[in-house]
Amino acid sequence: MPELPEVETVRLGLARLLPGKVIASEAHDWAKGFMGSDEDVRQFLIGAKVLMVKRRAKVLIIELDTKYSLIIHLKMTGQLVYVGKDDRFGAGHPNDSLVGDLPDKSTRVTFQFTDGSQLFFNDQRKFGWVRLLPTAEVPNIDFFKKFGPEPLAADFTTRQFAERLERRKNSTVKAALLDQTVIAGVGNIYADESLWSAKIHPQTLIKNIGHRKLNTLFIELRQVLELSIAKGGSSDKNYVNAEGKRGSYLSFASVFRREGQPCPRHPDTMISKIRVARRGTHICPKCQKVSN
DNA sequence: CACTTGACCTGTCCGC
DNA sequence: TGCGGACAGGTCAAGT
Repeated sequence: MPELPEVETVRLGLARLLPGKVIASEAHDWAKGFMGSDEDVRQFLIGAKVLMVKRRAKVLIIELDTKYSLIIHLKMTGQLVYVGKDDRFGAGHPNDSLVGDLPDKSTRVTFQFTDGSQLFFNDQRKFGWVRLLPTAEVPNIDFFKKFGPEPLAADFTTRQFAERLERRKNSTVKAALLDQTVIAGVGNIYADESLWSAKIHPQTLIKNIGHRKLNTLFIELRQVLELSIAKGGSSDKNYVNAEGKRGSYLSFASVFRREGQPCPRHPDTMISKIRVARRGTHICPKCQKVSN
């Protein structure tokens, strides 16, 4: 479930840890999880130096000095964990990591750096992937071209947000928020949280939401995403940052995974869990009413 | 074109 | 205790 704030948290960690490191070797146990020919690996990955780490939507980009990049999607249970030469993980270790010794049984790809440090791509459910591509081709990948704007970009306006959502007038607002071609980076957690904040029922069709409400949704969405980045993201089950540590946003969440608990606005009303856009969806029945 | 559904996976939890 | 089935949710391909 890494969404924008989780991927951004990983990026911040890797951007501090990786630049300047030189890749000594790469190994993967699962062909679908690593896309890149042996030839490209030999020529453009082994011996390459990390320049910088970027993010677009929920995708990480590790730029190398060979004009190639590693593109990484964590999907639902992916982790990218850095282990320094003398780092020890697991309970009782001073770094308080959530992950144990690595590699473990969920490790799909291992990168060794020449200084003895390592980067592990773990993915319990094998939905995620790593791809080695020429840096110049990255923006031309199909899904990169289709991504909508970054919700936190300074030049992304309320008006643009409303216009893009309105292209999906017959969709439920939740489905539209989850559509990466409308806006990039929102997943189930932040869709539910921002809709609660804006007092909009997730089932409401876009065409039945006025401009004012869409403006409110935009403002609340940005606030929710920013707060989560500040808290290091949401750790429900698998998510950890580049150092193997959890994020704390879920303890600040209003509705996500809080079914049966009181709504922060209405202590007499319990959060309920319904299904919208085929996803588990959390709402306060009192402040979020459908108006279709 | 707009929108919905199935498939990809594994671990966990629930009811029998 | 074991076992089948539902569920978790990001995204693409295929279907309506």
